[in-house]
Amino acid sequence: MSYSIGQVADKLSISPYTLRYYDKEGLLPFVDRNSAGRRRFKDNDFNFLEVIVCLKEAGVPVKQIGNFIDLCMTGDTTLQDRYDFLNEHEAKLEAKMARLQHTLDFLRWKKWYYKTALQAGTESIHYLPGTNHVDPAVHVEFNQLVADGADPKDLGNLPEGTAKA
Amino acid sequence: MSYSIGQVADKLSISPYTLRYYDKEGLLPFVDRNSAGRRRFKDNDFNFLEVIVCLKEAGVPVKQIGNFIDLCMTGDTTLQDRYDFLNEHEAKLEAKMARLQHTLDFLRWKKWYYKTALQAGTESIHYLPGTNHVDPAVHVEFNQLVADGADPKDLGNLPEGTAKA
DNA sequence: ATAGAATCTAGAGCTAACTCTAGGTCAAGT
DNA sequence: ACTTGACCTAGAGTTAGCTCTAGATTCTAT
Repeated sequence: MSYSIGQVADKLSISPYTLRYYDKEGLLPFVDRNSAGRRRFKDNDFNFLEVIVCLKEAGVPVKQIGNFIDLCMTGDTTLQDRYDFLNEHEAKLEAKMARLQHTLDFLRWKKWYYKTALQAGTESIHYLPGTNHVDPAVHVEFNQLVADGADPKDLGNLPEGTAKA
Repeated sequence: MSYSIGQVADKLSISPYTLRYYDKEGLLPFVDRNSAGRRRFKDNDFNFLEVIVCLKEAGVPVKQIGNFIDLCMTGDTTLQDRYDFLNEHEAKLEAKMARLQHTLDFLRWKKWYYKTALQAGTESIHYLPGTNHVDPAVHVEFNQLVADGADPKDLGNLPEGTAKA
Protein backbone atom coordinates (compact mmCIF):
# COMPACT_ATOMS: atom_id res chain seq x y z
CA MET A 1 0.00 0.00 0.00
CA SER A 2 1.25 3.46 -0.82
CA TYR A 3 -0.06 6.99 -0.26
CA SER A 4 0.09 10.31 -2.10
CA ILE A 5 1.25 13.49 -0.40
CA GLY A 6 -2.37 14.62 -0.19
CA GLN A 7 -3.48 11.44 1.54
CA VAL A 8 -0.65 11.70 4.05
CA ALA A 9 -1.41 15.37 4.60
CA ASP A 10 -5.02 14.48 5.40
CA LYS A 11 -4.02 11.71 7.80
CA LEU A 12 -1.61 13.94 9.69
CA SER A 13 -3.83 17.03 9.50
CA ILE A 14 -1.08 19.13 7.98
CA SER A 15 -0.91 20.73 4.52
CA PRO A 16 0.91 19.25 1.51
CA TYR A 17 2.88 22.54 1.48
CA THR A 18 4.20 21.73 4.90
CA LEU A 19 5.12 18.18 3.93
CA ARG A 20 7.07 19.44 0.91
CA TYR A 21 8.75 21.99 3.14
CA TYR A 22 9.78 19.21 5.52
CA ASP A 23 11.08 17.24 2.59
CA LYS A 24 13.08 20.26 1.41
CA GLU A 25 14.54 20.54 4.91
CA GLY A 26 15.68 16.93 4.79
CA LEU A 27 13.08 15.40 7.08
CA LEU A 28 11.75 12.93 4.54
CA PRO A 29 14.73 11.23 2.84
CA PHE A 30 12.89 7.91 3.16
CA VAL A 31 10.00 8.69 0.80
CA ASP A 32 10.05 6.99 -2.58
CA ARG A 33 9.04 8.59 -5.88
CA ASN A 34 7.10 7.01 -8.73
CA SER A 35 8.26 7.16 -12.35
CA ALA A 36 6.69 10.61 -12.74
CA GLY A 37 8.61 11.97 -9.77
CA ARG A 38 5.65 12.03 -7.38
CA ARG A 39 6.11 11.07 -3.74
CA ARG A 40 4.80 7.67 -2.71
CA PHE A 41 4.64 7.13 1.04
CA LYS A 42 4.80 3.57 2.36
CA ASP A 43 3.14 2.18 5.50
CA ASN A 44 6.51 1.99 7.22
CA ASP A 45 7.06 5.70 6.56
CA PHE A 46 4.44 6.48 9.16
CA ASN A 47 6.87 5.27 11.79
CA PHE A 48 9.12 8.17 10.80
CA LEU A 49 6.25 10.58 10.33
CA GLU A 50 4.86 9.99 13.79
CA VAL A 51 8.31 10.65 15.25
CA ILE A 52 8.50 13.90 13.28
CA VAL A 53 5.05 14.95 14.45
CA CYS A 54 5.95 14.04 18.02
CA LEU A 55 9.19 16.02 18.00
CA LYS A 56 7.40 18.98 16.42
CA GLU A 57 4.80 18.91 19.16
CA ALA A 58 7.59 18.68 21.73
CA GLY A 59 8.93 21.95 20.32
CA VAL A 60 12.06 20.57 18.65
CA PRO A 61 13.18 22.82 15.74
CA VAL A 62 12.89 21.40 12.24
CA LYS A 63 16.65 21.41 11.72
CA GLN A 64 17.25 19.26 14.78
CA ILE A 65 14.55 16.85 13.69
CA GLY A 66 16.48 16.63 10.45
CA ASN A 67 19.61 15.70 12.36
CA PHE A 68 17.72 12.93 14.10
CA ILE A 69 16.35 11.57 10.82
CA ASP A 70 19.89 11.61 9.44
CA LEU A 71 20.96 9.45 12.38
CA CYS A 72 18.10 7.08 11.64
CA MET A 73 19.20 6.68 8.02
CA THR A 74 22.80 5.98 8.99
CA GLY A 75 22.23 2.70 10.76
CA ASP A 76 23.11 0.92 13.96
CA THR A 77 26.25 2.95 14.66
CA THR A 78 24.01 5.87 15.70
CA LEU A 79 21.77 4.02 18.14
CA GLN A 80 23.40 5.65 21.15
CA ASP A 81 23.13 9.11 19.59
CA ARG A 82 19.47 8.57 18.85
CA TYR A 83 18.84 7.39 22.39
CA ASP A 84 20.66 10.41 23.80
CA PHE A 85 18.65 12.72 21.55
CA LEU A 86 15.34 11.35 22.76
CA ASN A 87 16.56 11.34 26.34
CA GLU A 88 17.51 15.00 26.12
CA HIS A 89 14.18 16.00 24.65
CA GLU A 90 12.28 13.94 27.19
CA ALA A 91 14.00 15.96 29.92
CA LYS A 92 13.28 19.24 28.14
CA LEU A 93 9.64 18.33 27.71
CA GLU A 94 9.32 17.38 31.37
CA ALA A 95 10.80 20.74 32.32
CA LYS A 96 8.44 22.55 29.99
CA MET A 97 5.43 20.74 31.42
CA ALA A 98 6.49 21.72 34.92
CA ARG A 99 6.67 25.36 33.81
CA LEU A 100 3.29 25.12 32.17
CA GLN A 101 1.85 23.70 35.36
CA HIS A 102 3.02 26.81 37.21
CA THR A 103 1.53 28.94 34.46
CA LEU A 104 -1.75 27.10 34.84
CA ASP A 105 -1.68 27.60 38.61
CA PHE A 106 -1.19 31.31 38.06
CA LEU A 107 -4.00 31.49 35.53
CA ARG A 108 -6.31 29.85 38.06
CA TRP A 109 -5.44 32.28 40.79
CA LYS A 110 -6.14 35.18 38.45
CA LYS A 111 -9.45 33.60 37.48
CA TRP A 112 -10.38 33.46 41.14
CA TYR A 113 -9.28 37.08 41.48
CA TYR A 114 -11.73 38.09 38.74
CA LYS A 115 -14.46 35.77 39.93
CA THR A 116 -14.46 37.43 43.34
CA ALA A 117 -14.20 40.90 41.78
CA LEU A 118 -17.10 40.06 39.50
CA GLN A 119 -19.21 38.88 42.41
CA ALA A 120 -18.44 42.13 44.26
CA GLY A 121 -19.14 44.15 41.12
CA THR A 122 -15.76 45.87 41.33
CA GLU A 123 -12.07 45.07 41.25
CA SER A 124 -11.47 47.62 44.00
CA ILE A 125 -12.29 45.06 46.69
CA HIS A 126 -8.77 43.76 46.00
CA TYR A 127 -7.07 47.13 46.35
CA LEU A 128 -5.25 48.56 49.32
CA PRO A 129 -7.54 51.19 50.87
CA GLY A 130 -7.32 54.49 49.03
CA THR A 131 -5.15 53.18 46.15
CA ASN A 132 -5.41 51.42 42.77
CA HIS A 133 -2.84 48.91 43.91
CA VAL A 134 -3.57 45.27 44.56
CA ASP A 135 -3.31 44.17 48.17
CA PRO A 136 -0.71 41.38 48.35
CA ALA A 137 -2.87 39.78 51.05
CA VAL A 138 -5.35 38.80 48.34
CA HIS A 139 -2.92 36.35 46.80
CA VAL A 140 -2.09 35.05 50.27
CA GLU A 141 -5.79 34.47 50.86
CA PHE A 142 -6.05 32.42 47.68
CA ASN A 143 -3.01 30.37 48.61
CA GLN A 144 -4.60 29.74 51.99
CA LEU A 145 -7.73 28.34 50.37
CA VAL A 146 -5.59 25.97 48.31
CA ALA A 147 -3.50 24.98 51.34
CA ASP A 148 -6.76 24.25 53.17
CA GLY A 149 -7.57 21.66 50.54
CA ALA A 150 -9.62 23.53 47.92
CA ASP A 151 -9.10 22.42 44.31
CA PRO A 152 -7.51 25.31 42.40
CA LYS A 153 -9.19 24.00 39.26
CA ASP A 154 -12.60 24.75 40.82
CA LEU A 155 -11.91 27.83 42.92
CA GLY A 156 -12.04 30.24 40.01
CA ASN A 157 -15.23 28.87 38.47
CA LEU A 158 -18.29 31.06 38.52
CA PRO A 159 -21.40 29.37 39.99
CA GLU A 160 -23.97 28.03 37.50
CA GLY A 161 -26.25 30.45 35.72
CA THR A 162 -23.79 33.31 35.93
CA ALA A 163 -22.66 33.17 32.32
CA LYS A 164 -23.55 36.23 30.27
CA ALA A 165 -26.22 36.12 27.56
CA MET B 1 10.14 52.44 44.98
CA SER B 2 10.64 52.57 41.19
CA TYR B 3 12.71 50.60 38.68
CA SER B 4 14.47 51.31 35.41
CA ILE B 5 13.85 49.21 32.31
CA GLY B 6 17.18 47.47 32.89
CA GLN B 7 16.30 46.50 36.43
CA VAL B 8 12.95 45.13 35.33
CA ALA B 9 14.58 43.27 32.47
CA ASP B 10 16.97 41.63 34.93
CA LYS B 11 14.18 40.65 37.30
CA LEU B 12 12.11 39.09 34.55
CA SER B 13 15.10 37.61 32.70
CA ILE B 14 14.13 39.25 29.43
CA SER B 15 16.00 41.90 27.45
CA PRO B 16 15.27 45.65 27.57
CA TYR B 17 14.73 45.35 23.80
CA THR B 18 11.88 42.98 24.40
CA LEU B 19 10.34 45.21 27.05
CA ARG B 20 10.44 48.19 24.68
CA TYR B 21 8.91 46.00 21.99
CA TYR B 22 6.10 45.05 24.35
CA ASP B 23 5.59 48.71 25.15
CA LYS B 24 5.41 49.54 21.44
CA GLU B 25 2.80 46.80 21.04
CA GLY B 26 0.69 48.36 23.76
CA LEU B 27 1.38 45.89 26.56
CA LEU B 28 2.75 48.46 28.99
CA PRO B 29 0.40 51.46 28.98
CA PHE B 30 0.69 51.59 32.78
CA VAL B 31 4.39 52.48 33.01
CA ASP B 32 5.22 56.02 34.03
CA ARG B 33 8.02 58.16 32.58
CA ASN B 34 10.32 60.53 34.42
CA SER B 35 10.95 64.11 33.29
CA ALA B 36 13.58 62.91 30.82
CA GLY B 37 11.17 60.47 29.20
CA ARG B 38 12.66 57.35 30.76
CA ARG B 39 10.41 54.54 31.91
CA ARG B 40 9.90 54.22 35.66
CA PHE B 41 8.24 50.96 36.74
CA LYS B 42 6.34 50.90 40.03
CA ASP B 43 5.94 47.97 42.41
CA ASN B 44 2.31 47.59 41.39
CA ASP B 45 3.38 47.27 37.74
CA PHE B 46 4.73 43.83 38.52
CA ASN B 47 1.15 42.65 38.93
CA PHE B 48 0.67 43.41 35.25
CA LEU B 49 4.10 42.16 34.26
CA GLU B 50 3.58 38.78 35.84
CA VAL B 51 0.29 38.43 33.99
CA ILE B 52 2.06 39.28 30.74
CA VAL B 53 4.81 36.76 31.44
CA CYS B 54 2.23 34.14 32.36
CA LEU B 55 0.19 34.65 29.21
CA LYS B 56 3.35 34.58 27.10
CA GLU B 57 4.35 31.28 28.66
CA ALA B 58 0.84 30.00 28.02
CA GLY B 59 1.41 30.74 24.34
CA VAL B 60 -0.97 33.68 24.00
CA PRO B 61 0.08 35.97 21.10
CA VAL B 62 1.36 39.43 22.01
CA LYS B 63 -1.58 41.15 20.31
CA GLN B 64 -4.11 39.25 22.40
CA ILE B 65 -2.19 40.04 25.56
CA GLY B 66 -2.49 43.66 24.49
CA ASN B 67 -6.26 43.27 24.24
CA PHE B 68 -6.34 41.91 27.77
CA ILE B 69 -4.25 44.79 29.11
CA ASP B 70 -6.63 47.19 27.36
CA LEU B 71 -9.50 45.58 29.23
CA CYS B 72 -7.57 45.99 32.48
CA MET B 73 -7.10 49.71 31.85
CA THR B 74 -10.76 50.26 31.06
CA GLY B 75 -12.15 49.45 34.50
CA ASP B 76 -14.87 47.42 36.14
CA THR B 77 -17.11 47.25 33.08
CA THR B 78 -14.70 44.71 31.58
CA LEU B 79 -14.48 42.33 34.53
CA GLN B 80 -16.58 39.68 32.79
CA ASP B 81 -14.50 39.93 29.61
CA ARG B 82 -11.31 39.55 31.56
CA TYR B 83 -12.70 36.54 33.38
CA ASP B 84 -13.80 34.98 30.10
CA PHE B 85 -10.39 35.63 28.57
CA LEU B 86 -8.59 33.85 31.38
CA ASN B 87 -11.14 31.06 31.38
CA GLU B 88 -10.60 30.49 27.67
CA HIS B 89 -6.86 30.37 27.99
CA GLU B 90 -7.03 28.10 31.00
CA ALA B 91 -8.96 25.63 28.84
CA LYS B 92 -6.49 25.97 25.98
CA LEU B 93 -3.57 25.43 28.29
CA GLU B 94 -5.19 22.34 29.80
CA ALA B 95 -5.69 20.97 26.29
CA LYS B 96 -2.11 21.72 25.39
CA MET B 97 -0.81 19.97 28.47
CA ALA B 98 -2.88 16.91 27.64
CA ARG B 99 -1.33 16.86 24.16
CA LEU B 100 2.14 17.27 25.60
CA GLN B 101 1.50 14.35 27.93
CA HIS B 102 0.75 12.17 24.91
CA THR B 103 3.89 13.48 23.27
CA LEU B 104 5.88 12.58 26.36
CA ASP B 105 4.36 9.09 26.41
CA PHE B 106 5.42 8.64 22.81
CA LEU B 107 8.93 9.88 23.49
CA ARG B 108 9.24 7.36 26.30
CA TRP B 109 8.14 4.49 24.15
CA LYS B 110 10.71 5.46 21.51
CA LYS B 111 13.37 5.70 24.19
CA TRP B 112 12.53 2.16 25.24
CA TYR B 113 12.67 1.14 21.57
CA TYR B 114 16.23 2.44 21.33
CA LYS B 115 17.25 1.16 24.74
CA THR B 116 16.33 -2.37 23.72
CA ALA B 117 17.94 -1.94 20.30
CA LEU B 118 21.08 -0.63 21.97
CA GLN B 119 21.21 -3.58 24.32
CA ALA B 120 20.84 -5.93 21.37
CA GLY B 121 23.45 -3.98 19.40
CA THR B 122 21.10 -3.55 16.44
CA GLU B 123 17.77 -1.99 15.58
CA SER B 124 16.93 -5.02 13.43
CA ILE B 125 15.61 -6.91 16.45
CA HIS B 126 12.51 -4.72 16.02
CA TYR B 127 12.05 -5.46 12.32
CA LEU B 128 9.74 -7.93 10.68
CA PRO B 129 11.89 -10.87 9.53
CA GLY B 130 13.60 -10.14 6.23
CA THR B 131 12.57 -6.46 6.08
CA ASN B 132 13.65 -3.01 7.28
CA HIS B 133 10.15 -2.39 8.59
CA VAL B 134 9.28 -2.12 12.24
CA ASP B 135 7.14 -4.92 13.61
CA PRO B 136 3.94 -3.37 15.03
CA ALA B 137 4.06 -6.03 17.76
CA VAL B 138 6.98 -4.15 19.31
CA HIS B 139 4.79 -1.22 20.26
CA VAL B 140 2.17 -3.64 21.55
CA GLU B 141 4.83 -5.26 23.72
CA PHE B 142 5.73 -1.90 25.24
CA ASN B 143 2.10 -1.07 25.90
CA GLN B 144 1.77 -4.44 27.61
CA LEU B 145 4.63 -3.64 29.97
CA VAL B 146 2.93 -0.37 30.88
CA ALA B 147 -0.45 -2.05 31.30
CA ASP B 148 1.23 -4.57 33.61
CA GLY B 149 2.20 -1.74 35.91
CA ALA B 150 5.66 -0.66 34.74
CA ASP B 151 6.40 3.06 35.00
CA PRO B 152 6.86 4.45 31.46
CA LYS B 153 9.16 7.07 32.94
CA ASP B 154 11.62 4.32 33.93
CA LEU B 155 11.17 1.75 31.17
CA GLY B 156 13.33 3.57 28.68
CA ASN B 157 16.20 4.28 31.05
CA LEU B 158 19.47 2.55 30.39
CA PRO B 159 20.88 0.69 33.44
CA GLU B 160 23.64 2.45 35.42
CA GLY B 161 27.14 2.58 33.98
CA THR B 162 25.97 2.38 30.40
CA ALA B 163 26.42 6.03 29.55
CA LYS B 164 29.10 6.71 26.99
CA ALA B 165 32.39 8.38 28.01
C1' DA C 1 -10.00 12.46 -25.70
C1' DT C 2 -10.26 15.73 -22.52
C1' DA C 3 -11.46 18.52 -18.46
C1' DG C 4 -10.46 19.09 -13.81
C1' DA C 5 -7.83 17.89 -9.89
C1' DA C 6 -3.48 16.72 -7.86
C1' DT C 7 1.22 16.90 -8.13
C1' DC C 8 5.93 18.78 -9.15
C1' DT C 9 9.96 22.56 -8.49
C1' DA C 10 11.88 26.97 -7.60
C1' DG C 11 11.46 30.66 -5.46
C1' DA C 12 8.79 34.62 -3.51
C1' DG C 13 5.98 36.23 0.35
C1' DC C 14 4.29 36.28 4.96
C1' DT C 15 3.88 36.61 10.13
C1' DA C 16 5.34 36.70 14.80
C1' DA C 17 8.47 37.91 17.94
C1' DC C 18 12.07 39.55 18.64
C1' DT C 19 16.91 41.89 18.05
C1' DC C 20 19.77 45.26 16.75
C1' DT C 21 21.58 49.90 14.76
C1' DA C 22 22.02 54.73 14.49
C1' DG C 23 21.95 58.88 16.35
C1' DG C 24 21.00 61.27 20.19
C1' DT C 25 19.94 62.37 25.51
C1' DC C 26 20.83 61.79 30.32
C1' DA C 27 22.88 60.32 34.80
C1' DA C 28 26.56 58.86 38.06
C1' DG C 29 31.11 58.51 39.50
C1' DT C 30 36.03 60.74 39.62
C1' DA D 1 34.28 68.87 33.64
C1' DC D 2 34.23 64.55 31.71
C1' DT D 3 33.81 59.88 30.69
C1' DT D 4 31.12 55.84 30.82
C1' DG D 5 27.13 53.47 30.56
C1' DA D 6 22.05 53.28 30.56
C1' DC D 7 18.40 55.02 28.26
C1' DC D 8 15.46 57.06 24.33
C1' DT D 9 13.05 56.57 19.34
C1' DA D 10 12.49 55.09 14.70
C1' DG D 11 13.18 51.94 11.86
C1' DA D 12 15.92 48.13 9.72
C1' DG D 13 17.24 43.24 10.04
C1' DT D 14 16.67 38.45 11.50
C1' DT D 15 14.82 33.80 12.11
C1' DA D 16 11.65 30.06 12.02
C1' DG D 17 8.14 27.95 9.96
C1' DC D 18 5.36 27.92 7.07
C1' DT D 19 2.30 29.38 2.82
C1' DC D 20 1.61 30.51 -1.61
C1' DT D 21 2.50 31.48 -6.81
C1' DA D 22 3.82 30.30 -11.39
C1' DG D 23 4.37 27.40 -14.80
C1' DA D 24 4.66 22.76 -16.11
C1' DT D 25 3.29 17.75 -15.72
C1' DT D 26 0.41 13.86 -14.66
C1' DC D 27 -3.52 11.34 -13.12
C1' DT D 28 -8.56 10.24 -13.06
C1' DA D 29 -13.03 10.02 -14.45
C1' DT D 30 -16.32 10.70 -18.02
